[in-house]
Amino acid sequence: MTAEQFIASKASEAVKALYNSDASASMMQVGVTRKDFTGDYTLVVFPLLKISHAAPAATAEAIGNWLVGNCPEISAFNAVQGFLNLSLSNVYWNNSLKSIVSDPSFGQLPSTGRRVMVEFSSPNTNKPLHLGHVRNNLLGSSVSNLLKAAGDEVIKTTLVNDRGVHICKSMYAWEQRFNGATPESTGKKGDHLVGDCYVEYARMEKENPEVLDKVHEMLVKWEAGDPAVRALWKMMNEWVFAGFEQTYKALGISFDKTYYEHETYLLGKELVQRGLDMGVFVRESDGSVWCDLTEDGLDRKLLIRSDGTSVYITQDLGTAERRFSEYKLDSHVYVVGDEQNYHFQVLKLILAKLGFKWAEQIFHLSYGMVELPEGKMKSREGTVVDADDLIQKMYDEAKATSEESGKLDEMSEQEKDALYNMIGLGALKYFILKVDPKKKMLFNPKESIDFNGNTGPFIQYTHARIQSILRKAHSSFDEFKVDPGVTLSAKEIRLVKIISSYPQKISEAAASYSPAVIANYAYELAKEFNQYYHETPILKEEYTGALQMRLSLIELLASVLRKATGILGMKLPDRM
RNA sequence: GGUCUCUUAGUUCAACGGAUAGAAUGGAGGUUUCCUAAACCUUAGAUACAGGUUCGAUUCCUGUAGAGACUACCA
Repeated sequence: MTAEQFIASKASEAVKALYNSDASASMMQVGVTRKDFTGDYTLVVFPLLKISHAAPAATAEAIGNWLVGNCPEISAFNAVQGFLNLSLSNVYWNNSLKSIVSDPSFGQLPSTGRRVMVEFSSPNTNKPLHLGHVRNNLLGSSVSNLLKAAGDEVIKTTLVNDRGVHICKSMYAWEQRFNGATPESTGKKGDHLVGDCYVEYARMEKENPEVLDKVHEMLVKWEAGDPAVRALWKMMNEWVFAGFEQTYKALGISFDKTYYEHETYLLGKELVQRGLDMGVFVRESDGSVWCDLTEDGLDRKLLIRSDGTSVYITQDLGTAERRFSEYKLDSHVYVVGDEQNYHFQVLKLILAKLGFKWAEQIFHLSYGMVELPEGKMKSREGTVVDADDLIQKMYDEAKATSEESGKLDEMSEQEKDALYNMIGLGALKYFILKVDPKKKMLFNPKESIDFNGNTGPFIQYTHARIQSILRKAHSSFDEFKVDPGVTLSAKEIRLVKIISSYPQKISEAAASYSPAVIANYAYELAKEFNQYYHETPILKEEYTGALQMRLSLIELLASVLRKATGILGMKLPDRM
């Protein structure tokens, strides 16, 4: 039970005893006391005035008196207007710290029994990954970690868009203009080489729009299984996959199951027939099939073209149905940009019309675009921030900053390399994940991602500091313990308070699919520690009881930092 | 045109309808005989505008202004 829940339940008892009335859960508003006031937690009494029939101050006073008189854990109170500030006793905090320290699975919530599929990344195989994909990948991966921590069983998946006109464009350009160039012959990463083809195609089409007909011919041949076209397609796709794999590895991203569009693009056609039989779809005289959504305030949606071929949403209907039935999913999260809000609205609506109850268990994690100071990234204008370049740049920055500090002289080259990677990626991941997914975010390539202040390296540095203290302390102690009588300082209580709220943060973050909640939490904890570090010399403490309590506290703090940032996909170094 | 989203210090981000709107960065000024100065401390600086709902509104509702997304027999 969290401290807030504890206080809410005690306050309910107080209301019952004082006013002989039951307060609903929504009336018990408990929050952490603001810094400028005395107390640990605050009960907002305004909602209780209906029951007490008394002034706010008098009600707060009465409840405060009852709580202090009847609960040994509550040591003091003060009432400011309608706010009842309560202080918890040292015994409470001491016990609280001890019980968290002895719980190895602290932060892992009990199983919900839910099985959730999370689809993210889902790249096109005609160009390399850019910063927008990086946000998608980091969000998807991190939300997966988050849901696991919140007790869900998670299946990470991706749907590779490896067929279609856009792929044929790259293929056509390669055939016409690249003289058999390969990743080996050019020394280029496969996805970048294919990306160059795509850019070249755009130029070709501008010179001569008729090349588009050639591309369509190619697509028709691909669909007919033409051996030469298929071979070219396979070869170029493999270049791209190899390139993506490298980028995923650098980012620390993985999937449990990969779908390829060339295997799934025909799915959904049976569902269309089913919809026709049910009378929720209609077939026009030209053969095209539509779903009328005008009653739901939307337009009519095309499902089958007049030539009998399916469209994007047809496939999505089919894959959703297949996944829910194959994996017996309780929920499916799609990490897709907010430009596709309409698409997912339509998708859910149509699935519901087809009678699938699980349609409402589909959640579109709609995230905002990453924008540059001059607006959206546009590949044609060369303003795209390439993922591989960015990762390399972060590494270089980390290296430069580390070398400048000159603290790493005893490390091997290999260790240094791993550390620069850790710091560079930590900065990048934190930078992206600390922003609420729903909001669009801005990236300015001219100002590189910071290593000072509210950043990933700040948290990493905090961890390294703690590890440094613990290394020194371990020359005196094998392990640390919390003696019952030891008194915690105000700052230490504050640290315990923040640490103990971690499980609650997990469920909050999971409920809103927002790793940003965890990122901000980790920062707050790290910041609080750094203040503590400056005002309290830990190793100088002469009283062993207090020393051990502090060491337990910071060891716990370091582990919570690792857990929280682990959800963000970050690693924390022991020295930096 | 229609549907939806957004607007908070110079800048980038916070704030279940709760107290005096928090951080970071940049600006100004400080802290290394002391567990790592990638840190810490002090200081100035913001809710686009106008109404409404209520004990209380950055948050909910309406309108105005500005920004963006979607509105393909593309994916």
